[in-house]
Amino acid sequence: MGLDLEAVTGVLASKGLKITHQRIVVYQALLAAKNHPTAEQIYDSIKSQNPSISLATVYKTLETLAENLLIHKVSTPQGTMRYDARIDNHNHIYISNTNEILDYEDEELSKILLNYLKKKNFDNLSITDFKVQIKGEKINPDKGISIT
Amino acid sequence: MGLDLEAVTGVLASKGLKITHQRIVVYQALLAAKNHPTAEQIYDSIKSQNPSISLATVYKTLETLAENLLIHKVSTPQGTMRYDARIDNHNHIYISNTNEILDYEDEELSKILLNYLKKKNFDNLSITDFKVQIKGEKINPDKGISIT
DNA sequence: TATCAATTAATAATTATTATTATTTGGGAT
DNA sequence: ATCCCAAATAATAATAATTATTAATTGATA
Repeated sequence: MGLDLEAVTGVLASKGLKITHQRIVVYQALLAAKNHPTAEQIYDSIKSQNPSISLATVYKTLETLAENLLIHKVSTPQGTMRYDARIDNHNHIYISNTNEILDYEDEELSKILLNYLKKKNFDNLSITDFKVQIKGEKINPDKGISIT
Repeated sequence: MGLDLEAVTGVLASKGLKITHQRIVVYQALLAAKNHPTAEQIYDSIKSQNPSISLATVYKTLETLAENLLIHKVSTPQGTMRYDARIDNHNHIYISNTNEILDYEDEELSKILLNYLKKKNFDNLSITDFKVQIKGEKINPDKGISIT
């Protein structure tokens, strides 16, 4: 994770977006974040270095990036929106007792689902995205989750 | 869908909840609803017959019902909360161009996922729920979706 | 039927997000 | 390099969704 300035400007340019300091900073902050942050968390993370960037601009910038498919919006069981710089197809694990959202990616799972959905024929529906939402809680909130 | 008064009072009692007119009305309204309504939509649907029930009470009642696992809260890509009286395990299809949320249930899919998750061993995670979120749009917004 | 904790109505407050508007700016044209 | 202007931003107000407060009411137990 984390793209350098050149890479970020290149990505913005590839979408025809103007290269602005605000967009670079917000995008880099999200790329660097590990935790599917809220708009406010991104705002907090950048404001010491960029005190003139307003929260509304952070929202607007995230919206612009999402519209251009550079990032994803992630809705949560709490209803507040969080953001994700990962745009490859992956799933999320919602941890209720720590409020974390973890990425979960497994090629096997993706294949299984894709196969399943291909087999089914949804009439009058064009599927744009699908993912598995796993909800759970950490047994020990201070430790990570591993798959064995 | 739709439980009679006796059934609803029985369900509330089984959870140790006081039987109140408000709870009966809100619960029945949700049971009768087809569209994963918002709190406000439920409020609107009951207020002509029950003008004294306030929106805050609708929210509180829904929260109580959800805490007692009689209903589910459904978060949406828009961030607003919607409610679902179906509590059996099922999946949702989010239709972006009509803002509908459709239930999608398929035994085969449930089996596939359950098998998959059982095979995987998530360390330090207790899974409480999992579902597939399908996003898409209707080709013809005025027609339904069928599976062939 | 009296009691009292739980519930509700009415409303205020809060939180998350979006809109408004005046000002500024990136980047193409000159 | 400078001019120009649509697009972007800062500052702030407004809105939408939800939650909190508090006084009054009520369900259900004794």
